[in-house]
Amino acid sequence: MPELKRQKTRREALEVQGNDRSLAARAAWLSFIGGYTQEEIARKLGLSRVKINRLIAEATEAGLVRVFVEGNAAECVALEDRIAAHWKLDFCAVSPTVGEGPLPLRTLAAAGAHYLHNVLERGEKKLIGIGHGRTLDEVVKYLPRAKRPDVRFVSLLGSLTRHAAANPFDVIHRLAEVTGAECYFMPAPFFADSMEDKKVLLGQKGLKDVFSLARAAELYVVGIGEIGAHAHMLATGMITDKELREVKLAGAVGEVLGRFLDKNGRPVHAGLNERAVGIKLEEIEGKPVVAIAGGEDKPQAIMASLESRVIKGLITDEATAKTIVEAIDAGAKAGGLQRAKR
Amino acid sequence: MPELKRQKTRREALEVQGNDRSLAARAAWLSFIGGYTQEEIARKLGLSRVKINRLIAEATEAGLVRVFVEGNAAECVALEDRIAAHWKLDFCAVSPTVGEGPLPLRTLAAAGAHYLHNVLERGEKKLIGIGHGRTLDEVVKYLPRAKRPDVRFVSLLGSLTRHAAANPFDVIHRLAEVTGAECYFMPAPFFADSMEDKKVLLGQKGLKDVFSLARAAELYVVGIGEIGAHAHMLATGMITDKELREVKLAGAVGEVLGRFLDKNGRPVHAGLNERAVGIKLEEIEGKPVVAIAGGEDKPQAIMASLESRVIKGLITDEATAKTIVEAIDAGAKAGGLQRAKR
DNA sequence: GTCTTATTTGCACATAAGTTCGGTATATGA
DNA sequence: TCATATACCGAACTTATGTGCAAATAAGAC
Repeated sequence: MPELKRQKTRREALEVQGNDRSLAARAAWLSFIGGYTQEEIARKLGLSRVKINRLIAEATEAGLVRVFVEGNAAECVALEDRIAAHWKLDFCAVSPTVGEGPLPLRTLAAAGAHYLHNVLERGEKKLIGIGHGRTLDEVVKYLPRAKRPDVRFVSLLGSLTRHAAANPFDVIHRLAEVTGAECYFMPAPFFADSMEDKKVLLGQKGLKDVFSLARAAELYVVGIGEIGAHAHMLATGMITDKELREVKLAGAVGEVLGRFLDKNGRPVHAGLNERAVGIKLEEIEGKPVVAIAGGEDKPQAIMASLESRVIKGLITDEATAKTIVEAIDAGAKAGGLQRAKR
Repeated sequence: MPELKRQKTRREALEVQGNDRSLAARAAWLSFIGGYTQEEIARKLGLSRVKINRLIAEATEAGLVRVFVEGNAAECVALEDRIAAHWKLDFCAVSPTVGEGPLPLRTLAAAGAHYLHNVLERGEKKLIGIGHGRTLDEVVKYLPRAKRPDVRFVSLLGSLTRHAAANPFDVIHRLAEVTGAECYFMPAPFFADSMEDKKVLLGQKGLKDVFSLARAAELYVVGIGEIGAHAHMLATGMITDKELREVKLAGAVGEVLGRFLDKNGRPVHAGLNERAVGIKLEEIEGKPVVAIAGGEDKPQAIMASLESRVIKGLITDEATAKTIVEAIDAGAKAGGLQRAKR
């Protein structure tokens, strides 16, 4: 009886704005929430069934429809438990992987948006710090529109590339749009060109204010970066090849809030780390920090950031979680059996 | 073979409770977020398609699946649904409010014109009865010019003030102009001065003909009047201050087709009600009657007229609809509390 | 143990959704 | 003006989803 559909439709983009869009929303509402069949909707709106079908496809294509599934599969819960126990996390959420390739963005976005939506719904956190990254960007895209004028978001790091171009994965603007909340961003590059530059930047009144706001946040939501070939900071020109090699050489395996960490979760010694413009990990240690990350390239980086003990909650996908748990097991075995075998 | 079977069933029996729901969640996730067909999921999980279908149904039934539809239209549709369900209307159309003050004429006019245009386009209704009022007047102004020589419109009430001056919000003339349709109006005042006058008027051949035409209409489009300080009947001198006070005293909260109704939708006992020259509500009960009304002052009047059960369709604006739905909720709550008392 | 009752299962069919394709309306430009 | 490109539309078809029903299985009852 209650019918719902998934969004598999192949419909070309470039939909007309305005009236069409609202008709599409109307049709989608009647279909998904109202539970009417497309034929009923067609009759109701005086259009053909095919037209309704296309309108609904358009609406889902345009991202007007958000679906959340509560409750987790048993396997996922098992993974959650293992990970949460191993790093003493406050919580860990593993969402089923749906085989969408190396970067399970959709699953992560759905899971992350679900979490964030719940946080906002609950209304306990009034000031929330936000990191950067492709995944977070996707999370916000998936977040249902709901006005939250009483919540404030604050960016935790610089928002610009060093050439003052906007960082394409700066999340805060989209958040402002979606939630109607007040949003503070850092008018500074992600990495300063030099320590001197950084000092000058940090001396700015405006930036200082945002920093103190960032320190006061009640919840931090961050992404985790990896430093392999697909590192998005490299792809977006935020750092150079040379800089990446440098931190790698220093032992880095992952990045959180612009700080590169070694496999024990300690910031590596490298110029880049010093030049990052953003809140320091030490400053938020002990506060609720939730990371959203996943994908084939991420396990190492995720484990490193968990080792840092700064992160208190993790949202990831099943495949990544599985890899991580296997790594835990391998580690335990090696430690316990003293590599007796193999 | 029997061995295997038994083992399987035993395991199932042991794990049914937890497993079932999480399986359902997983199936639902794969369907809604992953976008797989039920058949693909079945293959993936090694179950029959029907089983998957039932798991997903179970998950949605259990409220594990939550769907959000964005867009202004979505909220409007939600309101439509509530109102239509509460009064068992054939339809309800809520048009987005764009903050144009206490009387959202533009939005109402656009919505109403859209509806009327559709009706005409469809060409099913050949004889349409029309009420009066500022809103209807505006609706007709918005109506696209399209010749409809095969449609006839008939006014449902007197067109003149009692001094034989033309009623400024008589809609029928403008309709004639716009559609090129044949239009019949009632050459009589809105309210007769006395019952004797009314009898004389009703005895006129011309008026009788229009009345029988009005009774034969296949669709009625009416406005809803309120009786507060802004009542347009007062403003246009159609009724006197004294008369208004009289019907108010009798419990009236709104007016439809010249009949003043109490909050239960019943005509109040007052001389004015008897002296109205126009079709009676009883005469059109059960036929398609559509009301177009909205604005800050109208919710009470609208609810009263819906209570009368005469109106089968409502076109209103978002703000008004919201107020009405809140009133429904408040009523339900009061009822619920009462029930809880037992 | 046997019989009864309740529940679950999957088949086959009924209904609904999604897609293709060819025709039609509309716009564009020579 | 006509020819061409383009978007749009809906009938007909394909695929997917939902359901009635009967057989199979489990759970009780005695």
